[in-house]
Amino acid sequence: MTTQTIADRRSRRLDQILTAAWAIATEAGLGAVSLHEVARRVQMQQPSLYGYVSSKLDLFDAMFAQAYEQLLSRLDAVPPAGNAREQLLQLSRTVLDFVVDNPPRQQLLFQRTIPGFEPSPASYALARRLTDRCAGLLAALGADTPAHLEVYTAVLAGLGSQQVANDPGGDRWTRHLEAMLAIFIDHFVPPEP
Amino acid sequence: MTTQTIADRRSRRLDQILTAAWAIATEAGLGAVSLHEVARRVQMQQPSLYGYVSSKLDLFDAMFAQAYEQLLSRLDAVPPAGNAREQLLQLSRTVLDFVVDNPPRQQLLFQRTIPGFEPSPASYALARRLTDRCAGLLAALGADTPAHLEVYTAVLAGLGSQQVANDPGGDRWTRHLEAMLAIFIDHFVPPEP
DNA sequence: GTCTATAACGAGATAGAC
DNA sequence: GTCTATCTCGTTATAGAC
Repeated sequence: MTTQTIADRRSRRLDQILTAAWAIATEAGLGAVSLHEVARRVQMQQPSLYGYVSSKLDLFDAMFAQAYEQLLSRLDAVPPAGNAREQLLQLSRTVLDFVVDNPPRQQLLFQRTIPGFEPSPASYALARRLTDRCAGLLAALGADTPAHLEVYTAVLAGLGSQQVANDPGGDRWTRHLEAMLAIFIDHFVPPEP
Repeated sequence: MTTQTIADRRSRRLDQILTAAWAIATEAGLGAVSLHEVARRVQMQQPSLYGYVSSKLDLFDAMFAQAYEQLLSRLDAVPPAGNAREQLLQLSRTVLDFVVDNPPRQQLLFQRTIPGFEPSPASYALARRLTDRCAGLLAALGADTPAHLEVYTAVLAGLGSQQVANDPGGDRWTRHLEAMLAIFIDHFVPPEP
């Protein structure tokens, strides 16, 4: 069947489009992404993009989904090592590095800053997979309430947000991850017997 | 002299312009603010705005400065009560409420998300006044290193960011402010003699 | 200080040929 | 699936009259 290779071509094209979109976001900000500029970079005419995305917000949704897929596969790349506490630390570091390394990711995945954008159910399911993973590790530590998850995500979001906004490229905030998680665990998590 | 009233008229006009800009941001997001829409709302022609702001980024700078002035005056409205710890708590609550009450404020004041925008020196000085105030209270608690300030701001930014992104209008994150500050102080601040 | 007029450009989206 | 052509609308910004 040629269907396979046709689907492959299609998906490679879509990949090019998403790569171009992320490049624009990296260079000029997420708000600077436009279909015209994306088309220019992938050497297509702008209307041709509508064969791959149905609107600009749909493009953002595809970017959202792709980023979560990348992040999740990055989490799966390293086999879980150590106890729940060490796994939570490693997961947190991976997520934090992921968004700080590329501020538009922080903006698209964790902040609601694009007028009109809301992830589709399919994309939101990917976001849930990350949340569930965090919740699972927290539960293994005995931190199994919504409040625990909220505080934990606030710590991660706070470090990422401040790092990106006030010291891009540096580590003035990310360096505090371990200390803050340790404090969080010590205070909120019941000691193991 | 009529100079006084002329300056007053001017400043009232500018106030109308900023009010309209904030209204747009509140309704449709900071990225949706345009000079045309502002002009429509204040019943002026769009080119006339250039008598008050010199560019769109200059408008954002004026919004930035105005918001910081409002926040600082809100902090001054209530006389400092209690010890440094209680004052820090009150200040934090005021700041957090201020940005959560109006998400574009969070975006403009504490996140770097508008392509090309950077506060002018004068506006940045206002931001510094807030930082200095926090640093002063932290120092009074014995938390006088940059690291202390970084962790403190991460806590505040994290709660605000998550609240605005995931539960606008609610309190799923802001309700944890007191608990998180207490933990922060207990862990980072040397106990008083 | 405010207006009209307009430049110069860009955006998102659709129609229809090939 | 990709193109050309085009619609429609928007934007920031400037020139110059009043």
